[in-house]
Amino acid sequence: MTSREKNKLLHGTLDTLILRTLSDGPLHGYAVARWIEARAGEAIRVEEGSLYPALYRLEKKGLLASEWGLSELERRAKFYRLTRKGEARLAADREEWERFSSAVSSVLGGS
Amino acid sequence: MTSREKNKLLHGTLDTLILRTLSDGPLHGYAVARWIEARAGEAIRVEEGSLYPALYRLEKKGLLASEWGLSELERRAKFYRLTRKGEARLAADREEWERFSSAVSSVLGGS
DNA sequence: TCTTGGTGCATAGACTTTCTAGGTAATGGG
DNA sequence: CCCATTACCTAGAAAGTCTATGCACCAAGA
Repeated sequence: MTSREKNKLLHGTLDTLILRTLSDGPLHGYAVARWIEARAGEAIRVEEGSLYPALYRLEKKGLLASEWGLSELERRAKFYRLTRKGEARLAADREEWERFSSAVSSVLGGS
Repeated sequence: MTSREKNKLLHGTLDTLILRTLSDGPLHGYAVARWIEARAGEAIRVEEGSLYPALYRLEKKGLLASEWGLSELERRAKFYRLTRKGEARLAADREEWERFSSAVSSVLGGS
């Protein structure tokens, strides 16, 4: 009964959230998830099974570039940064989100 | 290259939009799609291949009930109405959308 | 010491939803 | 007579998320 997919609204949005997170500078994957959750405040859980495939996907598309390094705690971690293409995509995604979310809100509003 | 899925953001939202549309009173499926598109203004396309499966799904979950009748143009059409359960779901979905969309906006905002 | 929990990465498989691309049928206008 | 519109339906592909699991390391505490 309970849907297998907890956060179905996240569909298609996760990529954009990741791009935006990295627009402040490089971070490793795990930190990206923590950063998003901190700012989303309970409303969004970034599952690792969604996160890593998403990072891989974005890199494959040329929107991110990665490099191995060490985390703040001196552990092996893969750092991602936004490419030019990633920046452009983020800008486009932001506009699309704006258009879409206000469309949904205006449909839901009233009644 | 172009994603097969034009409106990936719609994921999980379509059901809610349908429920909301029917909260003003019964409509047949085709009209539901037109109503949503009219209010969304270009930002959302409701494809028939998404619409009808969604209606079927919602009815199977007991959120909608259907009945055959005649459209404004005197054609055979299936009219859907919200059940009690559907109303409750709509209320819950609205809150969830509110929480989610403001979370996303606050993550995207800044920088 | 042993165990627990946090950090950090990764992947397989299930599940859900959307889209494309067809199809049916009736009507009204050009 | 043809074609666009209305109105429904479905199969199959594509994409994304989740659960569950695994690995490895380290620190803290029982």
